[in-house]
Amino acid sequence: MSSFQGQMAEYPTISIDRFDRENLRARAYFLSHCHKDHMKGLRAPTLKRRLECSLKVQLYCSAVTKELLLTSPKYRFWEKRIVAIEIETPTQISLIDEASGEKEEIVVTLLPAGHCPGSVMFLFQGNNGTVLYTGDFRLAKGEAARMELLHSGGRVRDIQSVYLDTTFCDPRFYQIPSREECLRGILELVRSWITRSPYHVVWLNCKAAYGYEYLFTNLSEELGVQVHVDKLDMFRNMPDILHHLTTQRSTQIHACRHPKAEEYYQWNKLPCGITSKNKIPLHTISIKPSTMWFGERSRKTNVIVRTGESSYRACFSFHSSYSEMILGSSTHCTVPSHKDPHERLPEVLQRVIKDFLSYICPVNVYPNVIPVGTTLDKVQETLKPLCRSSQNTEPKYKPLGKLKKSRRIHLDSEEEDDLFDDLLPVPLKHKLPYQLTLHPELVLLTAVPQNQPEKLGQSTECSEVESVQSSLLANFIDCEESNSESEEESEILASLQDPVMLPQQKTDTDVPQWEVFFKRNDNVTDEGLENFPSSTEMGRSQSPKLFSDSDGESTHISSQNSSQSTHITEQGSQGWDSQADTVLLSSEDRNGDTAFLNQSAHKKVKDSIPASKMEKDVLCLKDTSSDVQSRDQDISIAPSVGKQIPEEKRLPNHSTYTDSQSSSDFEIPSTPEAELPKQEHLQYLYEKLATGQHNASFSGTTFLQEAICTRTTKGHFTD
DNA sequence: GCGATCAGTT
DNA sequence: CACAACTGATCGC
Repeated sequence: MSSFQGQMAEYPTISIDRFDRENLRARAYFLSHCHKDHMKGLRAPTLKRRLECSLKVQLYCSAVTKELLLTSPKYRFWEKRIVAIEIETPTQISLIDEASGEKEEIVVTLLPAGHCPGSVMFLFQGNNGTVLYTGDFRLAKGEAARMELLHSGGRVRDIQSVYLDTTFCDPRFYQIPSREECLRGILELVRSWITRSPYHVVWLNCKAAYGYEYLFTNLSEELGVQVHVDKLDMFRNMPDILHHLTTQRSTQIHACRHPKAEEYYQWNKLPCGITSKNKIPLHTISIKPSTMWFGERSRKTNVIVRTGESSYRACFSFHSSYSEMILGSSTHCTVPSHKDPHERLPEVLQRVIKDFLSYICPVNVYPNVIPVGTTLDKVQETLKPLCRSSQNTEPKYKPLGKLKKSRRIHLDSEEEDDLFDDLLPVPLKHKLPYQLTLHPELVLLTAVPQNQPEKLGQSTECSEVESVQSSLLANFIDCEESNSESEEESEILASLQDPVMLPQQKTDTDVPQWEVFFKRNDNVTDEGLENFPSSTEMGRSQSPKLFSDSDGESTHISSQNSSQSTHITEQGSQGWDSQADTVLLSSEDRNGDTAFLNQSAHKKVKDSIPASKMEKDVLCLKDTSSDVQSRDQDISIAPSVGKQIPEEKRLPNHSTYTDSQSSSDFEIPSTPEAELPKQEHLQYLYEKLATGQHNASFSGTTFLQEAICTRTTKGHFTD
């Protein structure tokens, strides 16, 4: 549980993810995502009262979070006070003390956190330096390092402090299978079951929390079967999620809940109450998504475990694992749970931590979670030597590492490699990503202690399963760790005693796995999934369409290609374009003494964006001396409250960039007032936020963020 | 009655 | 391990 109390040392007048106690005096609020433990006090009468007495106080979050929040009547009173901020778009906010009139400017940038729909991390820039609040996050390896807005001038930003979600920041949680691996495991298990007959159904025993949506949408997309849920109105404006959900109980995949669900299940009853269809009893299995991790030594790579006659646990995590945190990010620090990590951590990890912190070189690190058995002081004491204070000098120049594949920055390639490869305790690259030939049967399991009551009417199916499984188990490929790719590729899981089944497919490449995960037509998906024999062994057709009930809703799900996007109804949209108008660029470092930090603030325009379009959409404002003097500010925008900030492009000495654009001045309109999210907008946002993906190929705002202005400009206040 | 807190459960 | 919620008991306003 997060111990973060809501305020950051550098900017104590704003509150993040906490809304009680001291936070009641905040000038502005920020919500990283819609999970209850980050919303403490948000609906309390005290805060509501304060809101009523204030003219300025607002809550800033992503558009998706706003939408989800406002779906609940309990938070409706926030309606006029929530400002949705575009992700990856530096936005200036004026923090005004209503009593004294005192004002402070701050620039905030939302970065996708990959934790649940709408989840973001906050990067703040202002007079007291740049700080990063991660909230809860789940980023794939290399994701954060690829976030351009965390960098400036080709290197990581000068970050004063990092407020970090350290949930799984412990070597014991060294490995958590990737999202793709987990999804694939669940998918095949579900597929193997529901294709047996229309009466075979699956219950996904999920917690009541946002974060499972990508699982639902992918299952639905792949299997052509909508997922039954209790409520879906919160997604009313996110069609790409909505279309994969249903409130009709006749579907074969259920994620409905009930306080007595476990008890129901013992009696072959689903949480929604049904036990049969057309008078024919259902055959049910339950799958409980839960965090399973794999220590450095034990590399059990399967992601599905059978826990009972018809019960399974599937690996699923909302949070980043230790290795993801260290390896995947250039901005996350780690807090080992051991007293002295230098003593207890494997040598390689020490190096990882050290390199990591050296790379970021923040002045401070504040773990939001303090592992038991230690204290904040102790942890910080341990980390301190790795932070800036003890480093000799200024941050050393470091290349960005591997950027999005679509845009390569020409830097010393060797350095790039060093940056990450050296950090890998175990080579994780290319572990036979496509060689695995998965079969639905593989999804099966191992014998499990029969201590679970057998469910009525299921004995037959169960034995079928087991027999199938044993015959196919030999096909498992265990992607165990190995220091050599080739070794790994040939490993076969041969032991029946392993309680796991699905091979954990290694997909740890340095490239974002967006396509692999979300596109239906990509190679991996096709090769891995389409080959499923299925029918023969099962003696049944596995057509996804087997389910064509009368309600006509179950079958054809629009194959909205890439995924999680959230289409929205047309109406009410000022649309994407208007939003796109609000972007800015990099600013010049006006601060002499910090000049070294920003010598090369520089953005590129996306190749795909025609210059004409860019010019049309991106405008720079005039600069009129801003009070903001952050050391390495780059960009900014004005939200409803804000104004734009100047940005200046500097073309540094690094002529390493190949495609720097021209430096013309633009005028940037202010950011539109907060309104209900628009369809296109949410689609775009959801796609990024739900998955942590941040380099989607949408042309939306991305290119704007990269536009460059050559001279500083200044925004107009809108309030 | 509602909210906050805590312990226990899942 | 710890997640994110929920339930129920207790206490205070």
